[in-house]
Amino acid sequence: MTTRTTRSLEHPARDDIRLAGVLHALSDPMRLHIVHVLAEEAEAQSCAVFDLPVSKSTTTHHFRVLRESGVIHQAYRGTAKVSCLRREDLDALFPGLLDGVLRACSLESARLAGRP
Amino acid sequence: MTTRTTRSLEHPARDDIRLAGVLHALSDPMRLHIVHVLAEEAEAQSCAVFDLPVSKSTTTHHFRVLRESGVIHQAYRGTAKVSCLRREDLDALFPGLLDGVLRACSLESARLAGRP
DNA sequence: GCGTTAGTACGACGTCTAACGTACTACGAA
DNA sequence: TTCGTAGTACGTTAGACGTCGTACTAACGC
Repeated sequence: MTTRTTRSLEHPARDDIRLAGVLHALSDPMRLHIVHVLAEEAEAQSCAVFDLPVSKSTTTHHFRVLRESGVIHQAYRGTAKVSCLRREDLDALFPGLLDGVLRACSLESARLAGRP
Repeated sequence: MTTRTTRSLEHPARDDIRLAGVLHALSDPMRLHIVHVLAEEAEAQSCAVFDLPVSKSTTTHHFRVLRESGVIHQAYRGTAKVSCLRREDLDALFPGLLDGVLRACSLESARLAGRP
């Protein structure tokens, strides 16, 4: 009965990733946070570990935007769906961009925490 | 009769510039193009030199988004309004970010031109 | 003053977006 | 097989966005 352990998940090919799309995906604070956390973890993370202050359906939405823009890769693992950054693709297309954004993200967090 | 040569132009202070706002400003192809051109020019440029494929009012809109997010600085010079990147502020807040985006922008242009 | 040039303000329009709730499916465990 | 967990699909809502046109203002040069 078609036990598709791998339900299909659409990912853009490397050449279809667009800078404007990536920047748009990163321009939302919630998604920036997700990317920031993903960058610090070696393992692919389940969506559930983020505990975002929004509903489940909104969480799904944000992960989809990240995936469809080419920022993250997602795969089903059992009942969970795990996500990880597409570092290799992003670094090949836009060297230094992801690191620049992640560093900026860390610096801003520190700056805003220092001046509340 | 109040010949304010300097009509007031709102710019965010350095500390009010937000990463998400900057990324959002850069996530539009038209604005990315503007920033790309500004980065290659030493002099501040008038809005008119860009010759964007949109109406004057839309052009005004895009420059305003860039200014209000802290990406560019604008000033009146005679009848023109000249714009330049806020490199110093952006590099202080998010070192490497602007360069990363600009380089990514150049690389993508070259890549897309090669495969039409 | 008059016209030209450069940009603004405002209102309108259709589209996109972020958020929600509810109802559903897929997998693993009891 | 039944239940719980994790996430999807769908429909909706309110607001933001990109675009336009028209009417306006400010500075310059004649």
